[in-house]
Amino acid sequence: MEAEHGNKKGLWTQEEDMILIEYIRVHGRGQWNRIPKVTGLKRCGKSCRLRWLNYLSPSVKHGDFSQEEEDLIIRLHNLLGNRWSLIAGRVPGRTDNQVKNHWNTRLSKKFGNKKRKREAVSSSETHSTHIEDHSGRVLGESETLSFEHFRDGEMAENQDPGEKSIEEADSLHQHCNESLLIPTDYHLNLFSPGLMEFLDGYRLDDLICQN
DNA sequence: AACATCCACAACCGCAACCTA
DNA sequence: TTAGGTTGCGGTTGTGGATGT
Repeated sequence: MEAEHGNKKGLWTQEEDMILIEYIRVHGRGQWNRIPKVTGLKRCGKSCRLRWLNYLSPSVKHGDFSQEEEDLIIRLHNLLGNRWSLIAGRVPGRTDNQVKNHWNTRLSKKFGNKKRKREAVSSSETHSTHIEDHSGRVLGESETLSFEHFRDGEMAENQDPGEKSIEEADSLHQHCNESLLIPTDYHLNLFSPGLMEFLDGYRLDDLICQN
């Protein structure tokens, strides 16, 4: 299997892995496009980066997912949707690719029968006030607007992310609890990308609250 | 034993954001 | 300001092993 520019594709061999590991040991991460030039590897920089981040990096945990990890992923997916990098960032040692694969092959069969593509989240950009919950109840305007101030731009312009008020933290905390206790799709519609960034500023313990 | 099908995972692709000269 | 290069993300596809017939 060979790409148009002479780059090899498909599974990596042990020899290729060793070359990549040695390169990173000497030069460190980054400058991925230099790797094929410097080492002679017949792989594009992008492929090298992926191979390192998803498999070769010592920080990557291999093997089966534990029950704790699965629970965490399920909760985070209820909260964040298909934001795999954000989810993986909260699961020590696991990469976004691992989390995504695990969800798609195993967990989605148990918990995620509905498709949660990017549109599902981006559709929240429209400030619809007619969002139904899982029982078909239409939420009132006050309910859907409770997180308006977290939306893109507004928070970033007016507030240092490091200076989140206690009221906001409490409100967020309560909302996250509700989302995790009632894992339904409509909660996803309340999370804008701006809120995702906002959430990223919190410790995991602040977001994930056991029942 | 041979073939077909399924499943899990690794890797690729396209796109967008970010960086820098 | 902008164009080109780099990096990161999420969806999708390909591969190989496991399992079923």
